[in-house]
Amino acid sequence: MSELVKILLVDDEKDILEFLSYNLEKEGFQVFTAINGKLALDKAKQIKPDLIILDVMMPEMDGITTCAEIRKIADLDSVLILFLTARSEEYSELAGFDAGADDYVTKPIKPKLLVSRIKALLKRNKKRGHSSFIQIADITIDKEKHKLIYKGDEVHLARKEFNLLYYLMTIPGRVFTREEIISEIWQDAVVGDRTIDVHVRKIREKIGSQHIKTIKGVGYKFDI
Amino acid sequence: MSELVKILLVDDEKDILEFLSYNLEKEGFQVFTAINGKLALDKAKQIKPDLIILDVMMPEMDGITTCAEIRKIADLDSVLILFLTARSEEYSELAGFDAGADDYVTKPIKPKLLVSRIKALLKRNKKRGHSSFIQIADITIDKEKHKLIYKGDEVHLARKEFNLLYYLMTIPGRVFTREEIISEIWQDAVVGDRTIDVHVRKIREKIGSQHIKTIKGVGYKFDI
DNA sequence: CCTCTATGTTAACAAATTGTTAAGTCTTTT
DNA sequence: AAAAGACTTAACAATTTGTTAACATAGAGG
Repeated sequence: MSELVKILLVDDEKDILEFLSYNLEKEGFQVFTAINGKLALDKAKQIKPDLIILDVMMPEMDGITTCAEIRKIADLDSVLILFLTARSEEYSELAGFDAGADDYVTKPIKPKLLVSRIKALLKRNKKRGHSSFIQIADITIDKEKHKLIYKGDEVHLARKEFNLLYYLMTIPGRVFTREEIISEIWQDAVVGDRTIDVHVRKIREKIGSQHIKTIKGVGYKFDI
Repeated sequence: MSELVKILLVDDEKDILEFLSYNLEKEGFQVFTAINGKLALDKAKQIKPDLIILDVMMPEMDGITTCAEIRKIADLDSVLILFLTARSEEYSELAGFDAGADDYVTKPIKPKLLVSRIKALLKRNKKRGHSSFIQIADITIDKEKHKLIYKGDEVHLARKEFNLLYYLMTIPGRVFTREEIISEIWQDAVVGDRTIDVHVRKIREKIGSQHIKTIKGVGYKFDI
């Protein structure tokens, strides 16, 4: 995922747009704005934001309708949507979730709270949506299918071997320490010092030793 | 980041609190405890811990609810949360992540494993925004990848050599005294007088001696 | 130009880390 | 239940890295 998170703010009150823009930009988000639902749809198609913040009460096209329209656009079906509602409009919570909202925040808006909710949303989303398919050089690895293809042929790796290779391949070039590897692969066990080495050896047996490099005293890395 | 890492332990069983406190304090963490979710919220607001360890199963307010409440507190939105779950409660992994957990460890708890997971979490968190990549003149050094490129070619440096060069390159032109270098690279080990020189020599062997300059009676510096 | 001291160099040795193998245990499949 | 496969470990080998001692050299200040 690109580091820069794009947020589209939709509200009919310019003061609020300005106030929220300021607070979100301060947090490092890239902020776009729209003054009504129709413009929001157009902008959303163009910029493909990661998150859309919608005021429920707007003239012309209200937030819930806008949200429903957004969900119809194939390109945007995974965008996160967060509603802003006045405390009194309790109904909108339900209607909003029905229309496909991911979260809502009541007015008056506390910037710190909004930011923390946004971060929680993005974080949750990242966990679900991450692709499980990596293709580097002569190796293709697919976590969902538990399938490894090396130089065009399918190669079988045992589970631990597979997870270890996959983990290293998530960030090619980056050195993972033994500690990191153990905490990732052996979530609920304490294993001896040589265990990682043995698994690495078995992986190397199957895909050659050109990719998995040992950095003595530091850890292992997957190199192209 | 402040050197002292604060951890808030939340569990309804005093034995576990004691057992974990002991093990975590031994590792140099500053440990606070709470016996239920409500007290945990209060303490968390006061001490602003770096990490909260929550038992999922607790009377009154369970771990997941507590976690969700914590995430609503703007002040605490960046706190790390780690769950303790019984092995059987598999569902809690998902529910926990949804509520905003960063990691979870299953009971029975193995202190060594817990500590390594905690360290991994803290490390991961620390990394954000901390670029480990320096590029000066004909040298590129990348700490995360443990990779040094000199005049376009990758050159291997052993760990101490690498750390030493990286340290000098963090502030090019600045002279680092032998004392500073030793306290950075050797933490609290005691090494002889010529050790630094030998490492410097080995680095110079690999990247030439134009960059690392000796300031007699003062120390070494990396110059462009 | 001499002396003194800090630094450079080398090679030997010590220590740390990783690689390899085979055997034993645990899991899953048939 | 047997067989096959997966996982871990211990023991030892191999390799790399780190440190030191001993001596060489350079350069500042007299």
